Amino acid sequence: MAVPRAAKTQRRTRIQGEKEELILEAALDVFSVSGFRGTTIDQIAEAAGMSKPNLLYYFRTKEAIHRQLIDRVLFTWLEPLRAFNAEGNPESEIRSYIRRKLEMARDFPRESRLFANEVLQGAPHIEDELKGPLKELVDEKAEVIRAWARAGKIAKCDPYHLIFSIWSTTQHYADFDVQVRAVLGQSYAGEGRFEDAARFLEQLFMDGLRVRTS
Amino acid sequence: MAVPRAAKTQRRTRIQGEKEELILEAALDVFSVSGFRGTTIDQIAEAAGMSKPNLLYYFRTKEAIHRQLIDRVLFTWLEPLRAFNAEGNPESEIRSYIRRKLEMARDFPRESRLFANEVLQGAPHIEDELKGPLKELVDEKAEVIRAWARAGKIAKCDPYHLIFSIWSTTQHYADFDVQVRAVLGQSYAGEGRFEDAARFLEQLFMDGLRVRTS
DNA sequence: GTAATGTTTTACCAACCGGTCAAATTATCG
DNA sequence: CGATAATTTGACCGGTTGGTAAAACATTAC
Repeated sequence: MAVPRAAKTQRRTRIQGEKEELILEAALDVFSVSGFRGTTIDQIAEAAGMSKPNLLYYFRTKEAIHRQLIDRVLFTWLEPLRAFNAEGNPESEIRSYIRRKLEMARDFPRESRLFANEVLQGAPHIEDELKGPLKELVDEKAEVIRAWARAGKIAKCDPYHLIFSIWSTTQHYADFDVQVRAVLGQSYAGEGRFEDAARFLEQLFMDGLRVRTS
Repeated sequence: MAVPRAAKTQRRTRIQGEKEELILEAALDVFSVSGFRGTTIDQIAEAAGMSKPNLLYYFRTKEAIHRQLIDRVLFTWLEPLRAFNAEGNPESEIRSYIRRKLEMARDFPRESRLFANEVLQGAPHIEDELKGPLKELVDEKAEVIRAWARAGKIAKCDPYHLIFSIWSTTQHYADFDVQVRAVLGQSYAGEGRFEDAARFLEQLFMDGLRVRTS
């Protein structure tokens, strides 16, 4: 007799781990393009190379898959911000934050789009996480930035909007990739656009934040 | 006998104009939140206060509604960029472009999200418009910016990434509104965040573009 | 081996979805 | 008014969707 699914967390088999990972990988592909409602279980199952009932043996509902993906993304997504170091050199901290966020947009575009889809649709599944852990982390780092400005190490500016603008400019290259490619044309079929973007953003933010002695 | 729908463009009645507008308004509400696939005709019909077959009397398919909305948005969305004037003062042209884009994010968030949803999902319905008219317009304005830089009127920078960063930072306040509100907290329940954002973005871009004489 | 447990498949269902049809109702115009 | 055209409705349809039940099959432990 099959173990009821509620007990699955007690004993994990080799196959369970493998298949669950396979499903999450496939689901990320589909969810990140089609959003939650636009994605069907069949699509995920096909992408994972298994039948729908088989998939539903590992995840009871479509929501369960989505929730697990969102939870993971939410965690890794904030990694660069967490690494933001109050003791470090302000300029290089901000510079490397921008660079790391841009690298994530390049290397994990599906994760970025999954998150964008979710927030765009009103963040129905993660409202609490946004208002809780996310807000607290941003509050903390905003205070760091504000302290740097007070100490005259960088130009005075609103730290929250600074963070928003770093998020938006970097994630743009993942979320609006189709548009970026369309506008830049075939000459940017490779990944040169990410290097150009890095140069541009670095200049933009660094010049804007440099303390003006005039 | 009812006029076949193909002939509708020939004679337009009062009711037709009113109802079509009503439907498009309702559809914008739903599409902008749920995306194309996530939206059902029933949802639009209910939001428009009519039955599904009644709605389908005015628009033959769900695609038809979506297409018309997208076409409208695409046009008005580029209005600020079109207004970009090569003969004007570089600094004030860029400054007012930023301001106008931010005003659009504030006043037409649904339109912004409709567009974002579409691009995020790979722009299946508007790929041609992106690669054609949009690219041409951006190419033209990018050349203007490049000329300004060559003439020493603004700092040298990649004009395409400059435009991308203006798009992303301004639209962020519409597309990621939930997140922005969550992070800023209740103190920003009103629209003060748009004024703060305007101040911040103006400083960021203007300082970054100002010609450095050092 | 064999029994217990874990995995996969086949068949299925009720709800929903986009869309049609024909009849009923309402507005327009002479 | 009456006729004609425009609008609205309810009943319906084939296909899809999220999810279930149960039996067949595979794996593991003894």
